[in-house]
Amino acid sequence: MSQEQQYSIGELSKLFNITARSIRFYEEQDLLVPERKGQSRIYHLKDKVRLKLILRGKRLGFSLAEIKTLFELYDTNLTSAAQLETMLALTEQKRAVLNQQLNDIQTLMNELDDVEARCKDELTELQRGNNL
Amino acid sequence: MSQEQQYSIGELSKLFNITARSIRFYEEQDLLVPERKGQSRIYHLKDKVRLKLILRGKRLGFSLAEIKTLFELYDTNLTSAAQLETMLALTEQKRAVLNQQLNDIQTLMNELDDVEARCKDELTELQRGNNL
DNA sequence: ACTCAGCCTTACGTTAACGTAAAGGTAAAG
DNA sequence: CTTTACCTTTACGTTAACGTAAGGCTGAGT
Repeated sequence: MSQEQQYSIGELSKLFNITARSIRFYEEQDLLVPERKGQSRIYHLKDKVRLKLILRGKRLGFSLAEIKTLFELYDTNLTSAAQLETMLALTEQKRAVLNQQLNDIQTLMNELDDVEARCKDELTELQRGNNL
Repeated sequence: MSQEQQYSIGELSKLFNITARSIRFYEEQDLLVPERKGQSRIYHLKDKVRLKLILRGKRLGFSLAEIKTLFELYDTNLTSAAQLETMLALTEQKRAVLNQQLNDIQTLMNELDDVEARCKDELTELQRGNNL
C-alpha cells in the first residue's frame, strides 16, 4: 500500500526552485539517474534526496565534479584498506575546507554586525535631527 | 621612519598563492587600484588587505561583482536614510546566506563524522582479520 | 479531431574567472 | 653590453554551469 512518491521534472524543478534544464544537466553529468516511463523522466524519493545534496554542495562552493566523486565514494563498497584510507584522506580534506569556511563566515558575520550597528546609529542620528 | 610595507605583484601573488594574472584581473574589475611606479604596480598594506578580503569572499562563493558592490557600500559615506536602509537590507540578505551556509556545513560535518567512523570501523575489522 | 500543456532531444550561445601565449620595457648583475 | 629576472600590455583560448531556442512526441480535455 505504500505508494512511493513520484515526481515529474516539472514538479521537482518547482520544488527546488531551479529549472528543468539544470536537472537534466545534472543527469548529463551522471549525478542523477531517473527512471523512465516512455520518454519521460520519473523521479523517486532517492532522486529527490540526491538533488537536495547536489544543491547543498553547490551552496558550499563544490563543483559538480566534486559532488560526483563524493557520491561515488559514498556509494562505493569500500573494501580495501587503500580505499578506506583514500576516503579518510578526502573527508579530512573537506573538513579542512569547511573549517576555513566557518572561520570566514564568523569573521564576516562580525563585520556585518559592525556595519549594521553603525548604520542604525546613523539612522537614529538622522531621525533626531529631523525631530528638533 | 615608518617605512610602509610595499609589495610587487610577484611578491603578493606568492603571499596569497595565486597568479599575477588573477591580481591584474581583479584590478580590471576595479577591485584593486594599486599605485604605479613607472610601469610597475606597487601594492601597499591597504591593497593587501583588500586582496585578502577578495579571497575570503571567493571562498564563501561570492562573485567578484558582489564583492565589488560590498566594497563600494563599505567605502561609501552613507548619508541618506535611503542609503542606510539599502545597506541594512543588504547585510540582512548576506546574513541569511551565511546562516544557510552554516547550516549546510554543520550537516555536512556530521555526515563526514559518520563516514569517517564507519571507515575506521572497517579498517580495524580488516586488521583483525589479518591478525588471526 | 484538435488543441494544449508538459515532456523530450539536439545544439548553439553565454558568463565568470581566469589561463596562456606573444611581444616588449627595465633594472641589476656579471 | 648582454643576460636574467621581473614587470608590462594585448588578445585570444578555456572551463563550468547552465540559458535559450527550435522542432517534435504524447496524453488529457473539449
